[in-house]
Amino acid sequence: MLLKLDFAMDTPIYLQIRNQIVLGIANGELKPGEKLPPIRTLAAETGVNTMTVNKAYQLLKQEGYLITDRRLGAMINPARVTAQHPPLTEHPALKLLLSELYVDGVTKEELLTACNELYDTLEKGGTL
Amino acid sequence: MLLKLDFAMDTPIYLQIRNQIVLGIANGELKPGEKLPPIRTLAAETGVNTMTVNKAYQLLKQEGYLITDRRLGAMINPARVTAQHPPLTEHPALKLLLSELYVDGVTKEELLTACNELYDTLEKGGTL
Amino acid sequence: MLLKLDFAMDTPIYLQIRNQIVLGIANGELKPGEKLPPIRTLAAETGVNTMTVNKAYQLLKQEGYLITDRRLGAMINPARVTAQHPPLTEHPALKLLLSELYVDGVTKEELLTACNELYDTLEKGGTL
Amino acid sequence: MLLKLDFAMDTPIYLQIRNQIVLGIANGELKPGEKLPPIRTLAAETGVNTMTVNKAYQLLKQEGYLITDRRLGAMINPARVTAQHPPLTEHPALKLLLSELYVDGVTKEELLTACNELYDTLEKGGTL
DNA sequence: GTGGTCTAGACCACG
DNA sequence: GTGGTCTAGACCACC
Repeated sequence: MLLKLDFAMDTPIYLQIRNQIVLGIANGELKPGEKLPPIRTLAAETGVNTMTVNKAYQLLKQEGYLITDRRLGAMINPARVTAQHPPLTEHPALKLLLSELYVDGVTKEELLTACNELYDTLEKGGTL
Repeated sequence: MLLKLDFAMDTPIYLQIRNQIVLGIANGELKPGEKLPPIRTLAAETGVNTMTVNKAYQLLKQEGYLITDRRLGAMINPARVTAQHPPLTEHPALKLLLSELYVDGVTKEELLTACNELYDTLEKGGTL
Repeated sequence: MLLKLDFAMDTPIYLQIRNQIVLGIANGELKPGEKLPPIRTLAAETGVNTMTVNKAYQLLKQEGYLITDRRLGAMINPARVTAQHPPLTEHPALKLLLSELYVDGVTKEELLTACNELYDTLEKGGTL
Repeated sequence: MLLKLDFAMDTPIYLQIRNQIVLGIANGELKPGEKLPPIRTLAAETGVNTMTVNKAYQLLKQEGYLITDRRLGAMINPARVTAQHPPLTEHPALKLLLSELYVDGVTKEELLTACNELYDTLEKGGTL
């Protein structure tokens, strides 16, 4: 699992780390129960401060993606409680994203095809 | 077009304004060529600094959603050049969002159904 | 609202800050909607780092005691959703505390009297 | 006496052990004079480092809950000197806990009822 | 002026 | 060796 950070992007570094780990979990690169590198190691590898990595880990922990076993360090939560999601048609981020795509002229077919394809890739364990 | 802002949310106010206007355009509440309220008016109505509204308008203009005329003020761009979008399967926000939903246990069927429904609503001019 | 911190205590400083603010809310010294000092100010007054105060505020925000209005800074949450509390008889901290008191020979009468008195003080707006 | 430890909790393991033993004493599961398992045994059973169990035992000994005999190992203190407690209305943990409950909307009646019930359970030797 | 983010260190609690 | 806490700065986004 190699992280690629863009220090020029407006997305904060800790969020970039968080996002890439979520992506890693989704595409199977990071398996439930798998150990994550210690914050110091990850910080050294990526050239960011330990506090920044720490913040990303805290966020992931709070979201339930990650647990920190006091003996072993950080690992992917092997028993994640799949959050009770309200109906997807009320998901704010989904609504906004679809609105943007719609105004941009993306057709329903294009969208559904893309979603289908992305989901298939995830289920096969492929990398997005 | 009524804006609902949450000053306690982590999303910056200017982005909340921008997002709601984009939503309004998508669901037809704001039609191409329609005039938007002057910055000062909108600022007074929402209890926000004029600089903040200005920032939202600037962003919308830069994204092509809006055009401004010195004499008439701001209006929805009647001739928006639908941005050349790269293949949707490479859309970063879509990839991240789908990954989150996937890890949360949302099935492909649920997702496709929701997208279908949301798109239909948009095409009928309904409000998301 | 004056904070008294003990740097020698084993309770982390950020938690001491958090605890005293919760106490202040309970005894009415801090009223819903009241503005809290900016982190810099509080940091300077108490002689701790801004990051430490920030951490306390973040925790309070996460617990719903506090909101940060993007325009005005931090304030006591005026519309706190009183957390759905499970039956008090299953409250881990209460169970542990009562067990300690019980083993220490505190009688039921002593306990109930003390609770009664403390609650009355809170309801009258007195300081614990 | 079975210990249930959660390595992902923020409470340190040695404290979890200490707390559960205190709970066991209070509800009568561990009787005065009863022998506790040797450190190594308990460590092996729970998958914890012996140092950790040792730390818990040391803490319990220091608090007077436990006594250790070189030949017999650790046992529940049969003659615990019930610590001189200052007036309960000055107990810091009680004050904080009650404040949290008060702000959470717990009524005096709910609290007193719960305390009553918990104490009765303890006196009957029931498990909390 | 506000909170949010980040750095380059350091020390401590825990295991 | 792990994460948790803290410091003394600094810069930035937002308002």
